[in-house]
Amino acid sequence: MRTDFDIETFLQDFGTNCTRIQKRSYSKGEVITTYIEKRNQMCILLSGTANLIRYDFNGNKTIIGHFIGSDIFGEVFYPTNTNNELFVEAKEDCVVLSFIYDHILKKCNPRCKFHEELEKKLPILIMNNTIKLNERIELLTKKSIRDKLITYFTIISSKNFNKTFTLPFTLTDLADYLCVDRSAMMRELSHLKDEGFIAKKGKKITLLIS
Amino acid sequence: MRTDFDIETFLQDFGTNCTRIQKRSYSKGEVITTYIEKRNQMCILLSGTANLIRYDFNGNKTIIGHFIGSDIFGEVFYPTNTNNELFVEAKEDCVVLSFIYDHILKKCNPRCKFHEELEKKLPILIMNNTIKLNERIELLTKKSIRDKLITYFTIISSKNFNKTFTLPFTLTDLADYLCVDRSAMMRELSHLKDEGFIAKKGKKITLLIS
DNA sequence: CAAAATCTGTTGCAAAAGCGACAAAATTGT
DNA sequence: ACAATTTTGTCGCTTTTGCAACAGATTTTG
Repeated sequence: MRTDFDIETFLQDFGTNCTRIQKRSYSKGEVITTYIEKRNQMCILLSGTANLIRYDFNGNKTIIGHFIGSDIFGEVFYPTNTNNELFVEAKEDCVVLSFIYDHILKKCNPRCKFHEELEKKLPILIMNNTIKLNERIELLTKKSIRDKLITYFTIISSKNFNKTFTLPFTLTDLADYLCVDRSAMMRELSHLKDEGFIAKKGKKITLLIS
Repeated sequence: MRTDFDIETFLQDFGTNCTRIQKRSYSKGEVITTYIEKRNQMCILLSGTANLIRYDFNGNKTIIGHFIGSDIFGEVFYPTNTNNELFVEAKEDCVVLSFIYDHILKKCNPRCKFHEELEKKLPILIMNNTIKLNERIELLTKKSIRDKLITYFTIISSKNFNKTFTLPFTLTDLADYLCVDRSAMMRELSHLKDEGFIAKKGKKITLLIS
């Protein structure tokens, strides 16, 4: 179960007086960080939403990850063996904490309360991240577009405790997130609707199965 | 960078005298654990190799993960929202530590050295796991069989610091790991060979590009 | 070491997914 | 509020992938 972590309170108390950590706001559309350029960096998303993006040599876009409040990201977690640059793009206005991973243990001063707290909370954040990554893998290991859609809807539905939910993506972005062609995905969505597996009105979806 | 962790030494010193932890051997082919049945479990693979497997309703097999020494796995990391059971199968004889995740903090006795050490080492293990999961995602987000193969070869090659390497899978399993049809993958392998991207002799592959 | 089982490599055909392209709808920015 | 931009939904065509089948090679097991 994903453990909640009141990052706001955490920050209120400690976030501002540590010298090794940076807190910054980004506007919608801005690039928050890149992975080849910024080595060893770790970030915590305090508010807003952001996507981890890869563009292949054809300009084809893939949404590798989708981040919401208290999610962590950064090159430390994703040491790319390939030479493809990755971008974290703000989809809404964001507030982000960032620091060099090594500095977690090397405190700015031996009694920095922020560091102490971070060290204590980090395992929880990383654990939540692990669960999220495994969910992503569960999705991506599905072979057909149909299976990916149903798996994705099932995961969201079970997170919301509700068969009806609103997609956090445009359908265009959803296709990039599921790593499939948009028009092929639209076709499959129609089929799922026709065959009575889902109801759909814009981004509002209802799962009608299991 | 994946941080190495001398699990053998660790165990020699502490592994045997903690009451809340189980150490067991499994023979090749045995099921080490399942995820729906064993909730809240965490395992550490001490030796051998194992795969995390899912069979879909058609009996179609997917290798979701491949574990080697000092890898961690278990339901805590993979709370399945879908109702598909997952199996961890020993591919070689294995030795596995397993325990209930909650018990990490609830020590068997307040001075259990194993618990102390585990608590200290766990972040490293989880961090390595995170990196591994992200590598898996990098692979699975590639759309074509060709891209998956090249990405997979690139990752292995860069891990081995060598353009030539031996696959840790049979080609049949590799297809299940890349989530593609075996014969389609074989076809693509032939093309890659014909077009001079790779050289291949059985499971020995040489990357001839970048 | 011999029989059984599994894996490899290949092929022809079928199904699924990708690739434009385009008009209508919705959203965004000024 | 309205023009510009982005998104949605759909369709015909092409390419890629999946599927089934089979023979030969390799590996496993009693």
